[in-house]
Amino acid sequence: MDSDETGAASESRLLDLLKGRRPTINDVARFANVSKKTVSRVINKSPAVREETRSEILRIMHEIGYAPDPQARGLAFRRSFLIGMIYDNPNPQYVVNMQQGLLAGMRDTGFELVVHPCDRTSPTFLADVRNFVERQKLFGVVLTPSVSEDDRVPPILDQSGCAYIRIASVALDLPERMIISHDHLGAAEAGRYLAKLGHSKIGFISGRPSFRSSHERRRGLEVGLGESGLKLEEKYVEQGAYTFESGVECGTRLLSAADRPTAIFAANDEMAAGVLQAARMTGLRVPYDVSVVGFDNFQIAERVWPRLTTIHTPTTEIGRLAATKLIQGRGGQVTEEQIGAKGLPSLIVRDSAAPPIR
Amino acid sequence: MDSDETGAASESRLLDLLKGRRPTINDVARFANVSKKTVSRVINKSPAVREETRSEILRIMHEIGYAPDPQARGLAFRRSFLIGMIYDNPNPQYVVNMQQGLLAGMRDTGFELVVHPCDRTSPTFLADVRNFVERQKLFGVVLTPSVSEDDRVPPILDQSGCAYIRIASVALDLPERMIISHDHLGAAEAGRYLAKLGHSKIGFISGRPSFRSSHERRRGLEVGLGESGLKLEEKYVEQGAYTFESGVECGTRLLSAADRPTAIFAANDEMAAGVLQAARMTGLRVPYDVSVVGFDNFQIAERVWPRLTTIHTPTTEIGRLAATKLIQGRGGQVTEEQIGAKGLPSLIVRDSAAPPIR
DNA sequence: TACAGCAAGGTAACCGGTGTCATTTTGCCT
DNA sequence: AGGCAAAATGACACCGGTTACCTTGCTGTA
Repeated sequence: MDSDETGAASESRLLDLLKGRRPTINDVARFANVSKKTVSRVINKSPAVREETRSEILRIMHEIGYAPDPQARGLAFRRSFLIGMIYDNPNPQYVVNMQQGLLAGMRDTGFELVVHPCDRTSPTFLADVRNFVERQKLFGVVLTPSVSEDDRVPPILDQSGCAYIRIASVALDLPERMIISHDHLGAAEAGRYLAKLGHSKIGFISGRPSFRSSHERRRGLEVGLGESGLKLEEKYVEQGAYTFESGVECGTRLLSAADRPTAIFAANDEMAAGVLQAARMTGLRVPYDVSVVGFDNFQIAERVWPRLTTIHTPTTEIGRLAATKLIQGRGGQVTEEQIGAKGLPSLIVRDSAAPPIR
Repeated sequence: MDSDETGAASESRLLDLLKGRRPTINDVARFANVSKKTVSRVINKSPAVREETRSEILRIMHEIGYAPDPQARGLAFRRSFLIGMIYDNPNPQYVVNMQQGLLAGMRDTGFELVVHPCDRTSPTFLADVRNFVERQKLFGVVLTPSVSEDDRVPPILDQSGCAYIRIASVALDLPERMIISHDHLGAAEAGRYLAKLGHSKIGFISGRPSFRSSHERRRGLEVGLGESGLKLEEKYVEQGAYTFESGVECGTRLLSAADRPTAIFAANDEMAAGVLQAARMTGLRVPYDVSVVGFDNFQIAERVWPRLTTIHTPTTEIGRLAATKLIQGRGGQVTEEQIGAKGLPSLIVRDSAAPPIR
């Protein structure tokens, strides 16, 4: 923001008085001939400051390149200006996309992002989370699946006075504390698309059951197929784990069965890539012998062969919204309407799905 | 560490006195009948405390679940307990692996990781970095390629009293401020391997020239080939950009030339995956018609077909070392010897390279 | 004219630690 | 027992902000 001190010599008399020290609120107060409290009022945008005084103080702040110290401020506020991202999703692409979104939403707000991966199955999980938020007096945290789906976490955060946003595929909490990714809508699109292509024997590989999205994506598929009078048959359903390896295994089972499906919807791209692998090992050509559709539209979808037809999930956009919502608090304006279509999953057609061979 | 307050009722009389407040150094001092300064000495492991006093204070700290407030401590220290990761590497896998390594090295040290992606080509880049480290009074930062290779950054950090570790493929700074990934050694392995397989017409796709590793990986390849009396011919060299797309383009050019190479070494896995794509489009089978070797051994290497033979880079391990080194400061013991083989690149043989057809 | 009421700003204590330097204890020697 | 240096501890100011509460000066009103 204010980084004009890049100029060669200090052209400011005030700046000289500092003798190289970083300016504090006291310096500003001294130069402006007001008390530090008044400067504090300006920093905190209190209306109880005359416009004239305010602008003079702002001018001085700018001239000497003052910025309040978040530590001191936090100490007095009993709250830091840090936002934590707590996650247990092992997918690097998800993590990075989400971080990127959060950072975008935090830009120029003075907040910083502290990352905190964790293991939800660890016996110390809850204590870990508590320690993290309490010790750092975090302003807020963003919870992503599957941590976000753990109902033991919010009470701990409330107790610590730490705000939070849960990102999940369905509503699990008050609207102001949720960002919903509506995964089932995306999965329904996939089902609709496969039905439209003419498939009726459709396989499904689910994700880890501990992730709510696993069930949502299945439910969505069923809805999409249902619209064409199709049903998801249990014999075509395999339990995966959102990993490439599980995709290979489940794909192999589905494709080597006597009555194999003509299309497979995998609950994420990783597993869809695994199905591609399985098809190759089974001697089946995608999409001629079998169609494959993934979910997420992560980079891998474009890097495999054939390129995956998949459902795009706006992870980064969701992250941006989460950060905004968290920082604005309940005074904030982020509504479902504002999110709009940008926050919804959508079908991306590439090369891995085609009509079935008759 | 100390999270025994999970017990139902507070079994501690001291704890009751707190009435639910988080304990401060004053509480500890009061309960222990010492001054807060003595408690502070215990926190900071000062030797000037009688063993008896120390253990009594520690006991009380433990009983009431005391942990010093990093903000207050930081304010007094004029330094936060935050470590920044400054990076401009667009590869999610690299970012996540590095973060994971850094976090592993920071576990139980009381430090937290603040992530800070940036754009080195932005005109505000240096000001951004300065603001970040000064405002947060960062304890230290870890610089990864290619930010780590920018010599304008360290002076800014020094000026701000911020420690740093540069992670790069070659030495660019004092040993205590560097972790070297020795990329050329990995590339040499690749060259050696291809030579051993019998290839002599070897193509190379380089990375972004702004990344030092691009040149190191080329140099290494030349060394590896040189050991068998082979030379890297200029007509087989293509300038890539470390992206999948550039891999496709460069791969296509190399493979559609009249006198095409029988093997291609791409400077990272992304580009190698692109070459696989290019081979398919050119009608060439890998590894029968052309061998491909990548670099990094990121997840994608196992997800493409055929699975990539590549050079493993110990990104996470390097991150762990960087964090350790940063926190221990010059008093630390992290030496080249300790890093040992774990910190060195190594060849991973999979399915994308084979002897050339005669 | 007196005074309530409000706007604008100031004072002092405090947030939870650490630095500096003085003071008390301790152990040891004579 | 007395003396003394070294070890252990404490008092107090300070880090850079904020909160709670008070003062000042002005306006409007009875």
